[in-house]
Amino acid sequence: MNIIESSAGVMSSVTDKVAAAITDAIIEHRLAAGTKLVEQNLATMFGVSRTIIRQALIRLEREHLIKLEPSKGASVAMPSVQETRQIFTTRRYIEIPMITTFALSASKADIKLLRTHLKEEQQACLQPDIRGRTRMLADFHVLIARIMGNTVLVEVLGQLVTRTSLAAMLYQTKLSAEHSSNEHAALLDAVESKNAELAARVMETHLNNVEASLHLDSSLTDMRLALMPLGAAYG
Amino acid sequence: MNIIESSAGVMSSVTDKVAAAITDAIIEHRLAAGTKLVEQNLATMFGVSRTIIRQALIRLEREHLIKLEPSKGASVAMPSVQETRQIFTTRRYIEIPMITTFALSASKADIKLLRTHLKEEQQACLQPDIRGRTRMLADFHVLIARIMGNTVLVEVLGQLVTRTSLAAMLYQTKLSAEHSSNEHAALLDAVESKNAELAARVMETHLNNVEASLHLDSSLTDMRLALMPLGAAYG
DNA sequence: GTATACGATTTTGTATGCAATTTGCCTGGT
DNA sequence: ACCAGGCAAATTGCATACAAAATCGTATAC
Repeated sequence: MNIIESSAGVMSSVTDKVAAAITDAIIEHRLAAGTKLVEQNLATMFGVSRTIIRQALIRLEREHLIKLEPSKGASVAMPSVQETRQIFTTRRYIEIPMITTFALSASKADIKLLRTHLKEEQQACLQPDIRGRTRMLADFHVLIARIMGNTVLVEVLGQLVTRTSLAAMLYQTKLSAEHSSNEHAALLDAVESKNAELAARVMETHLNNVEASLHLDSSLTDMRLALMPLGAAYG
Repeated sequence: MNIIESSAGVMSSVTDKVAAAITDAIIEHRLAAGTKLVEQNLATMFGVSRTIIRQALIRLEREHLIKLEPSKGASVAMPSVQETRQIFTTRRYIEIPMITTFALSASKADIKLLRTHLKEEQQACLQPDIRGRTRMLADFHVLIARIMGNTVLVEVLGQLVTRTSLAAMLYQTKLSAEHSSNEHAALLDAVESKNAELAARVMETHLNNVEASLHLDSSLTDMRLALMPLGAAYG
């Protein structure tokens, strides 16, 4: 079950399904960043008219999953280095106060939910399915917002997490999923012991580590992106 | 110039203009919350086809400016009491760390920009144009994010501020714009003196005050909303 | 007098068609 | 071999047309 992109808006069912399908494909990295999305192609693939596709694309553009250039069409978004940094900065702004509040208010049941997720997450880390574990790791953050019962926060953070996942597709060389999951565990321990200060520090470190695991510094990376806008891998 | 809804996405010009026009109408409270938006009406008004209107409505729905119910159509959003509280909670999460960081990094030029805005804001507070001053007060918050150069933050905060403005339309009985502007001044003073701690406290107090100026507690308000879903004023 | 069922009208959902723009290719010249 | 220009195919932008659903008014039964 996707906990990330279950957005608020209930739309006309068909457009909704198409948007969800494309969203999944992007999040699960089946569509590489930069991939051109031609309306007629999608229309025939999904067996619907271009009208539907067009509406779906507008939605995805608002969620920063695709770029929509006038008269040029749609392509899977490629967050720049700068944008990626800004995403992390914003996530730190949001998630540190969030976890601080949560540490002070979390009930036993809340902890239990997160422990359950964490267990699945660690299971996923042992399996070869990269998509699955990436998704689990991302969901952990959104799940906290969800447990806190703040729908607005869930949406805002959900989008940032999704965009992080897109950035990861572009810039991540290797991230130890296991390491990330261990940090989640440490975070949960801090929350359980109601140590808000510690939880905040762990969260900050965690986000810093994830950001550091991306190669955002080397101009070589920028170069690579400039030369391979379609996400092709030549070697 | 609107600094709020200048979103990232550059779209096909016509849809873009229509969306902007409707956005303005909602933000400036010319369209009451709950107002039904019939596609054909809008289409004839703007002299475009329903296709364009439909695309614009999808965009506005993603920005939480309107509600889009399948087979029922669009209506101007009416944030619930709960949602409004969540918006403020999320804004506190974001804006307190934001102002803390800003207080430590703001240059003289940054302060100057904000002082200029503040002056206009206070001017606007003396004039009878409610829309103008509401907008100025809202823009102040987004302007800080903009000055910090974080586009992602600008978008996220911009949406929350816009939604706050919608909530204000529903729940605000009276807010002293002057008082709000004075708090902005105090905030700016704290930033200028590089007192991050103080700036954070002032920001928190400010957001609390704005939230308190809305009548979110009385179940009577809920009742009123339930009975007057079209925002009609009977007396 | 109230409630219910039915038909007409309005409104939304989707597909299709045409104009305008862009893209890619091919040719001709230097 | 390389570049410019122009034609053709592909693609997007927009409007219109038709189908499905909801809404409203009215008439009818109780």
